Amino acid sequence: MGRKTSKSSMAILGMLSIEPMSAYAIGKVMQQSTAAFWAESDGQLYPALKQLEKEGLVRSKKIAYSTRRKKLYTLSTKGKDTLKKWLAEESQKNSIRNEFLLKLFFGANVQRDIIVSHIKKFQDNVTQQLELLKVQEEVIRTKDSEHAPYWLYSIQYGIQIAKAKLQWCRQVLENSPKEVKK
Amino acid sequence: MGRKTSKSSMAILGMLSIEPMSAYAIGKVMQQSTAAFWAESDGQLYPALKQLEKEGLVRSKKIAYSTRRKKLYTLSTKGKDTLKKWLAEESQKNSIRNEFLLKLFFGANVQRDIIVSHIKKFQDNVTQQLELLKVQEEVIRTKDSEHAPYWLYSIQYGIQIAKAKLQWCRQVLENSPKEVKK
DNA sequence: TCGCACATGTAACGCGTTACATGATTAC
DNA sequence: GTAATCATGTAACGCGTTACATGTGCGA
Repeated sequence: MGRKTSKSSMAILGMLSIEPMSAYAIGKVMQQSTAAFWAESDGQLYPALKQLEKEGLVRSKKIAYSTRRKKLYTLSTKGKDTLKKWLAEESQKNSIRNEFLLKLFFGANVQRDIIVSHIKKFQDNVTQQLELLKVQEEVIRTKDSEHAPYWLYSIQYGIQIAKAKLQWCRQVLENSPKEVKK
Repeated sequence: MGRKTSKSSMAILGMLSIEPMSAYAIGKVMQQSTAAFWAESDGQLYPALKQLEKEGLVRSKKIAYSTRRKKLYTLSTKGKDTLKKWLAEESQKNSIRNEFLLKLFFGANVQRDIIVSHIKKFQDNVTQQLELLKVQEEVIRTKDSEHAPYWLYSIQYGIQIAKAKLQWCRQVLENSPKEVKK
């Protein structure tokens, strides 16, 4: 027990609520859609699906598409109910560990340039992320799924946050002298 | 090995770079300052400090302050060097798992009210967080430490992000019909 | 005197990542 | 032919949380 309500399992059930998929496909879809806030590794995905099938939350069908073996998983009624129940529960807050902020917090121990370059690097990363999110947003806008509005919300969340990060970068870099030489 | 460069250890060394502290105090200070982006549990803190002492990165002194036993840890030169080296390294991105966003993403599976109430709850939490951060910001402003500017940056980061979250909440709740009864 | 904050530690457990292992198919 | 992608799975390891265990000192 415990497994039944584990978040990894719920994420998998959620993916299958979109459409039947193979384990591999679930991983791929996650990478392309929820990567910014959720991801599962192979070592998690395959055993979890097996377990979920044992518990009757998903069903699998072996499919030989062009001789390549493939297991297509489908959400069972019980699985859908479990997912719904979990979705209705309040989210417990996630313990976040942000290495970048930790380094920033202890910045007084090193030369300012070092921290400034970290921030610039961070700025670059976020800028890239934001571009990606904007593309994803446009893609979702073309989709006519019941899921689409919720997907949009989560993307817009990411965009909003990314913009705030960039604003913060600008503020901090502004009030920081550029390249002080001694 | 591996432990020497573990992030938990670096967080502890960082705390000791502020001033010598007991394990218990490190935990307390983290709760009051870095809680938003970093925390360590007891089961991590005490063994890690022991290990760090074995490696010569910290030194301890037993102090009997009013008969109550207490171990005061101090950063060694080697420890400070290790910290500095780590601070100069680029941060690897943290794998974030955000349960709230995951539920939002799969929101189409349940009634809209459920998701709306999740968002409202989230909004309340962030509002509280923001208030706390503002208080912390004022406290830091009164401090005259070399650390203060960096502490301010990290707080301001939190504030910026919190505001963005609230903005997003408002946007999403606005375009959502209030309490549709069928 | 009772409960809370101070104070230190250990053990078990669960979760998640990484690396390993295998093999087919497709595009170049 | 060879590299990339599709596809599934296992095993070992490390990290982190939770619960357990113990005890002091202070304020109401």
